[in-house]
Amino acid sequence: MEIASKYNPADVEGKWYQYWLEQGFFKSKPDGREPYTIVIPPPNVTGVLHMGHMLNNTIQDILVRRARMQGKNACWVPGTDHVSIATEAKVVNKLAQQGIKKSDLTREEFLKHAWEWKEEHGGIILKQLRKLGASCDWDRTAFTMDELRSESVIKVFVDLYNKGLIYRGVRMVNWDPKALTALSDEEVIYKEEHSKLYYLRYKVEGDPEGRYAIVATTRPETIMGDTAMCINPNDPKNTWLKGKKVIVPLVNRVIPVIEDDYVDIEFGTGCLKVTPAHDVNDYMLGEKHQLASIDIFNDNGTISEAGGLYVGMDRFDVRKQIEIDLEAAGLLEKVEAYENKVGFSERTNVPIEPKLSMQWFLKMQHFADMALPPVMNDELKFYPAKFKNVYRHWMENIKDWCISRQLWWGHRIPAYYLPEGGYVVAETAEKALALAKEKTGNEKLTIADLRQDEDVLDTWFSSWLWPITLFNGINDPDNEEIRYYYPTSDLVTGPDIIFFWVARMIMAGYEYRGDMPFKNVYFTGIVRDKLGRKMSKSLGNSPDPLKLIEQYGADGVRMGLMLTAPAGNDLPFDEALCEQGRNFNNKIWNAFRLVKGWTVDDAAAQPEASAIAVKWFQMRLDKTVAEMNDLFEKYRLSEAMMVVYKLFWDEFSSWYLEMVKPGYQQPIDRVSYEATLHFFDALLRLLHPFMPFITEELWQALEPRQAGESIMVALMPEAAPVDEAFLANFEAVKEIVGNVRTIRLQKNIPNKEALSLQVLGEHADTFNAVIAKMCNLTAITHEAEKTASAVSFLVGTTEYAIPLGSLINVEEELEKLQSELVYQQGFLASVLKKLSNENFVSKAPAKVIEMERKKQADAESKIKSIEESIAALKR
RNA sequence: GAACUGUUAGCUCAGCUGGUUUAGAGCGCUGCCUUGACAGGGCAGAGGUCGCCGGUUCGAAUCCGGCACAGUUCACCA
Repeated sequence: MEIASKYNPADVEGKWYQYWLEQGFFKSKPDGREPYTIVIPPPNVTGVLHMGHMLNNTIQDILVRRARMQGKNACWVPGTDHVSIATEAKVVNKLAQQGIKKSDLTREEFLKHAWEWKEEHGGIILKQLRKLGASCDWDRTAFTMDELRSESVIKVFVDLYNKGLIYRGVRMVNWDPKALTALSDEEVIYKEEHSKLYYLRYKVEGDPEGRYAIVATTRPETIMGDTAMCINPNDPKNTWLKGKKVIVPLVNRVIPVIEDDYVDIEFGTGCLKVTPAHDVNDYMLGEKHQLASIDIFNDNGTISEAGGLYVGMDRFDVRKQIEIDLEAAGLLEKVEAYENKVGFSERTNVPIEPKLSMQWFLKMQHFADMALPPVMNDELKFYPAKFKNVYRHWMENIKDWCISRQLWWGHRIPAYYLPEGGYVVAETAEKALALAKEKTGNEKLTIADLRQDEDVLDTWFSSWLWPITLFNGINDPDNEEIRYYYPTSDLVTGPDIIFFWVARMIMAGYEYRGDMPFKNVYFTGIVRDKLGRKMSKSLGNSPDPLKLIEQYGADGVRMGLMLTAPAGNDLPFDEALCEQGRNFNNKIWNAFRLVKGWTVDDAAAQPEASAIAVKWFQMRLDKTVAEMNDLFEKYRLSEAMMVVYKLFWDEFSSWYLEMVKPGYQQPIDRVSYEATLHFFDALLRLLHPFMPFITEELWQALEPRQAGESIMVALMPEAAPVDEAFLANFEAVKEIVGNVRTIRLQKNIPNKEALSLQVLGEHADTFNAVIAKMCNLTAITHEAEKTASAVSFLVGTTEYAIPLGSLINVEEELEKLQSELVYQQGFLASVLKKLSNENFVSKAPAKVIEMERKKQADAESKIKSIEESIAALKR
């Protein structure tokens, strides 16, 4: 059989993915098996795959495939999120390019465009996931705005309203002047900014000397909204201002000087301008001191009529202009460079504007009380656990959640306003009408009289229900699926959405199912470039995942990602890692070529070396299976992969195959061959979750298979007890072989030239056949004394010698022995120092002392044999 | 500003409740090998005063304190 010397992923990946789909291996239905469930963090419906998704979904696929191979009923549910604000922005942009303004469209017209956009671009990302090998149950693909999910969201809103947990009111909220909507606190990202601190002169009204107070501010454009100036009552330098009134620069409005402890005496001049409409703290001061509030901004961040000056100008243009105007009017004391934090909208990246507005809120304390304890006491586990702190801090400082958005793309708030004022909340217009009639006593009301709230809900108000709504657990709370699949098993996501999503899902889980939504959360790291920068479109440092797959194969890329991805650690991504992954694929491929290239001789007896090799590798395999089980339990996935990587490369390829390999063009015996196939099979299974494609390809080719068979539904090898002493002995064998190889290398002795090995001391002869084969030895003999012209080495305390005759270089050997002697003597000295310490001998446990004595004895024995070798050479 | 986490080989990381020879892995690096599965390979090597300073202990990479640096999250200082 001719097999190419290099593995070509492109030839096999599509074929096997199609096969898996056709066989229905990804599908799951409730049955008697233990469920293993993952819900995908729904990506943006119109998004495309980036490296973060690749990592995240690779991990999920590894977990799902492994669970499936453990005989569990694995169910990985895919889906997408409508991402209200981002998608609406994209649609608005697209329309703008066509010369259409959103404001010229009705809600219905706009939504038609939005759905068209969704149909056109939607789900691309899910198609891309197939290239990665994702074993999702595609029949279950959901969308946060599909019928089932929408119905659930509305139902939950009504329910929470009826429970008194949702309220409507005017509050200071984060306003996005670009998207023209309110945001939650979590959607505001604070960034350091180089800005300026302006010192403005506020003249004191009617002061005979024309004195003025100086106010330091970073936002001079808001002075039109000033309704007071505030000083600290305990500030001696500003005592003279008490009870006075000051004049707002340029605006010339007279405002009172108020006193409040809130003002920091040390900051600036100790005088604070109070603009209740445009600053959260000023708002609180305004409430406390009953100040007027002047909203000087339009929704888009331009100055409104109420501002009086600069009407229609953008807030940042005004800031520049007002500096000039203040200067000209002699009202600007000075300007200093200043660093401060400015809040930006997460989605549109424009500075947010605190704004007083009517919004819907969800009371959060109730949810926090339920969601905090299970995480803190590890009923619901976080990997890594360090995120528990972050979680706790947020929960303990929880604030009400602003859930309304002034957008159209999303779930419309089911509140209906009555003609005579007031409103009702109901799932449908019909139900609202009934409620309205009841509330008003007006039987003549019609649906047309009711006006539904224009706002939609925050995207996360639907995704927080995801683990429940995917199994229809809101609409039909007692259905078979939700009872079987919920709570789900693992959640794999980034720590950046711990509050947005993870925390809120936990809240919703307890509220609506009385139970956690998932048992474990695996927080991935953030994929960065090799310089440590976050990957982003603007930096252009993000590789195209599909190109990577083309280049290295899906298995190679998956490995590349996993090679450096311990949970919670950022991973500096380097394409070289994919190369390493690809190389490993090739290694497996070539091992396969070797094994399949052998001819089997049924009459041949199994050589002793092969019998030992088989016994050893079976144990080595069993040990690794146990290690992997342990690592998976701790979610140390990259370590689990490294363990099987080394098992395949080092133990199987470099040792086992070399030990059983027949001579050139010689056949192999039946027993060794069958054992080798069995090992190969087991290795492929262990590797399958990490590299699904190549393992399927080779597993199918390893032995004749029935139609419909697949490694992905085969069972994982199970751990078995191992003889540790046997394994340890074999490690010594490796050392012996390594030493002989070194000698061959140094003395330039070709492998073909056979040598003999002398043993001085304890040695397990069980492995002699292996040693002889690997080193090409004619004999291994026990001797009381070695040949004079031999070069020797120590393994443990046993000395091994190879007679070399004239090949030996006495000078060189002496030098080597000398340096070894120095090392051993140094080591012995350090052990003796310990043992001569009375405190140590009297206080350390007996076991430890015993060990030190053993070290001493070993070192002494080694020194003795080195000294003897030196003496022999000098003779 | 606060809280949390981290600082171990050139890079990315293990090293769990202190003692298994004077610290490990993968990659990278160096030398030699066109050996019959694989040069996307083989074999053999080099490389670390475990961030710094103290303390506890017979014994510290491992525990405690301080400092430095980095990261994450939170915070109303105009």
